[in-house]
Amino acid sequence: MPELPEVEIVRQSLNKKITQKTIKKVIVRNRNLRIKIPLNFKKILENQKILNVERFSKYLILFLSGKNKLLIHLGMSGTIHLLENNKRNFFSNMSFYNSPILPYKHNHIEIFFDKFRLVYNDPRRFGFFEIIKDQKSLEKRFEKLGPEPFNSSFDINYIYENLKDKKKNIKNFLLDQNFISGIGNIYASEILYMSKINPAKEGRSINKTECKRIFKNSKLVLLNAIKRGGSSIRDFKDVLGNKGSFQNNFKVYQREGQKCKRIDCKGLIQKKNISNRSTFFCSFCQK
DNA sequence: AAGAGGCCCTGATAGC
DNA sequence: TGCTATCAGGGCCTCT
Repeated sequence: MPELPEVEIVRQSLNKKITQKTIKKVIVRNRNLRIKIPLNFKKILENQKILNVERFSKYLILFLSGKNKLLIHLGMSGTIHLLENNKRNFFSNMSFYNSPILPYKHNHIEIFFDKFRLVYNDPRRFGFFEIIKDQKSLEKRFEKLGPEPFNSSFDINYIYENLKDKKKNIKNFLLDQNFISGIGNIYASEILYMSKINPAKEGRSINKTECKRIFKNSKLVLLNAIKRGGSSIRDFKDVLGNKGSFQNNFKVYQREGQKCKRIDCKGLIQKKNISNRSTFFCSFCQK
């Protein structure tokens, strides 16, 4: 589900609801997420106040009143849902994998506040919760990640210098979190369409003009997606149940066989596997 | 050392 | 109806 825009939407709605709230109780139903939940997890979190909810790339960062920070990654199928404490966990409006018949399925972690609780649901368990000890460890945790498209160190020169002698295709570059962080499989296709670059094109054959388009469009596409509440291609919603609408603005993603949206282009959108991930593009206007 | 591929896991859907 | 195969928004590890 979540790339940078979706995580940002979750961050915004979560931040509004839980800032300055104190954690009263934590329930861990399944410790076996991508990273195993440590035994002292509850103890660390209980009685902590949430100071702020931030985000880097696809990671949520909950700043706690002690020095600890809680890092949350949603993986492929993780969702966060806020539920009033007097309500049962009936199928959540956030969890597209959740069956209405099995209300508690995959609700691995619950964090209780006074009047409501945060429910973490994740069928595939590729997501994780991680306790980070202090600010220094947080910086260390992210040190290998590349800049976000909005970061000032992500400029045309940075792109060009990284691509110039590489055989790796540009689609894989955009998915490489150590080069640029926050872009996932949907937005990689969308950014390359906007930039008129074929996703299979090798890094070394991308010129400065094309770097400039990547620079511009990676910001533009992500910002537009955030503006529209993210992409709800299955059933993504924010923590209060509001759907995003950027899926209605997809130019290529999941549009195989349909007409290219560029005026005067007669191309049809193609689907191609690149490193086992489906990739959508127009072979007419993406060169 | 760069880059491709496998793997972690469950569920929805398509095809027979 | 029921089986199997394929695919899904991520990221880490291993192998060449």
